[in-house]
Amino acid sequence: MVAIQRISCFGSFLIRIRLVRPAKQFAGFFVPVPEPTLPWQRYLCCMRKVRVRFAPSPTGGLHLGGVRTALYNYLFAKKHDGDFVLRVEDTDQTRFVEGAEKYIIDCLAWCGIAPDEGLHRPGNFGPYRQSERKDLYKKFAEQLVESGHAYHAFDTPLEIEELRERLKAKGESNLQYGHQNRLEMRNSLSLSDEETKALFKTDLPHVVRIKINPGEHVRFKDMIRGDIEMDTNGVDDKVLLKADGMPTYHLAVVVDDYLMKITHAFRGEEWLPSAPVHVLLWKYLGWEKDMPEWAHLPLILKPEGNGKLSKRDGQRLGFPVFPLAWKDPVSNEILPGFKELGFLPDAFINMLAMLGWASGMEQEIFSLEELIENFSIEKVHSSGAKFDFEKAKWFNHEWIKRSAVEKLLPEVKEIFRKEGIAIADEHKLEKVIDLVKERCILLTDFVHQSIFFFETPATIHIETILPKWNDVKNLFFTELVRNYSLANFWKAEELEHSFKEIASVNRLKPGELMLPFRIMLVGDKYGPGIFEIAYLLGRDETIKRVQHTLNLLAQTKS
RNA sequence: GCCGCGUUGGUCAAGGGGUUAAGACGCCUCCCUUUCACGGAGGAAUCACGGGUUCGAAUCCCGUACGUGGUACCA
Repeated sequence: MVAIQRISCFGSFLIRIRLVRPAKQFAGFFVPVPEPTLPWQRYLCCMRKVRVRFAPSPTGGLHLGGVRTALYNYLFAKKHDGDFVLRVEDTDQTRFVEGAEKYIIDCLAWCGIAPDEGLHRPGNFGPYRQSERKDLYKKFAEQLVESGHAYHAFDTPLEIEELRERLKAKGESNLQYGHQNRLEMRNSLSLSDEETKALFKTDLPHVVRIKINPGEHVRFKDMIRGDIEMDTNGVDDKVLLKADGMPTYHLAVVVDDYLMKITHAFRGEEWLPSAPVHVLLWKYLGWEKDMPEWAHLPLILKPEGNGKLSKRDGQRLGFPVFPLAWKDPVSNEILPGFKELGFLPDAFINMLAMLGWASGMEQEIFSLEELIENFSIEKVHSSGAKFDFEKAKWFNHEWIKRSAVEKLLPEVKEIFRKEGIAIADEHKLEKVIDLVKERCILLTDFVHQSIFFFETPATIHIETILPKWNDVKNLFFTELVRNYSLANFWKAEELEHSFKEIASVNRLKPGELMLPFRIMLVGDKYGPGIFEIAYLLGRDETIKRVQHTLNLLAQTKS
């Protein structure tokens, strides 16, 4: 039932335990062995420390999809006691955006998924910025040329454009630079050695392209999608090393994943079509046995219409796509993030984790620790998920409700500070938070839900009580004020008790008096229990507000 | 166009040959609360379509449709 394979790996051993899938029915009885659902699950990899990487390019703000990729990498790493590495893929110098790198680090930190190793925390596999690794890649590109798996190409962009035009004119559907036409182009395969050498002596820019042989079948295992087989016919001779000496993603990802000993490579589904190139590169470079396990993550789609969620969608659709506010360096426009909108990081990552993955349990609210415990990459879906902002808000509401006051206090204080609301009594704020948190979907809701505890309401909506206002009610509140000012107590239950007593003496139903009382104290009809409010407001403030509204009513009536 | 990947309510999803096809968000009704919420009870709404295989298909196979991604000296 169990076969054990030993594969030499970095001088140590990589042991793979292979659970051979048993026949379900065997010799007339059921074999009680749990059946793995996917082929890759039959492999348990031991003795090689799990290392994953998140490798964004610093070309702008980090959006939802990127954060989720980072999150899944992180969860997987922590689940397997592995390392989560942050690498920056900045090989396209034309797209470099100032501040993006720092922004990425800040976002990850806010989310609580800070890397074990990377840019800001160098380990043994640096540098972690690809632009600083430039010289490394050239060596491997040359190695590929020497082994016949790559070649130098001298075509100018104009010549490549002409090739495409030519193919288009011929009615070709495949306009790529590849096996069909590489010999018509200017490269070290079509040219003689002398011609190639001569071209090297000129300063004509050149690139290194991978040589893809047609008709080959590339097979690899995807931890989410299972076995994948693609043929090389549709794959072009991708550029590996650009004219400026920088590698393209294809070369860089393979070289760095190898050098950084990455064991599992998780990335967006958009990479699936070029996965054969990467698998081939691992093979051509002679590193096949160290190739990481792949998983191509589903895309996050726009809630309405079609297409994957992009950085531009946020504003247009009325929800953020960034964790933190992002200032576009070109337009100087500031796009608020989930944080600024009033999201708790726990809620944000909880929501993100559930978008494309489900534990199989009924539980939906997971802390980061619980996510780590329950996460499994094979349960990640293979299809894209539409982002639903309503559900995102629900997660936040749940998290606010469940969060302890101590956790919410600094967040609320910060929001109050920004709103210019002074907090004299922090202890009172704690009580208020506890009282109103279940009414707050976003942290910013705390302002509306609790401002009347700290400031006199700006407007008193007397129009909601005016139609039913009369002298008896007026008398009631006058008596209430007298009673409250003389009372030797100030507790919610006792306030309620005397309120009802005075009402009954005046032959009034408490019900018709509580709304006016609420308007007097809050200004509007919302908020927690009214006697709780009066209690926290204190005697003087309560009486002051009642009298103020009484005066207002008197003026309006006359 | 070509190539890849996908498709369970409006959305997120469980289920992977036999289920009355879970649960959550949102929506609606009622209860609780003499406010607004929370909470509780209930409701509407689904296996993209067509063929197979099978005693039996949401589940396996094929085709179609639709969606989505790739098709750069971008990642």
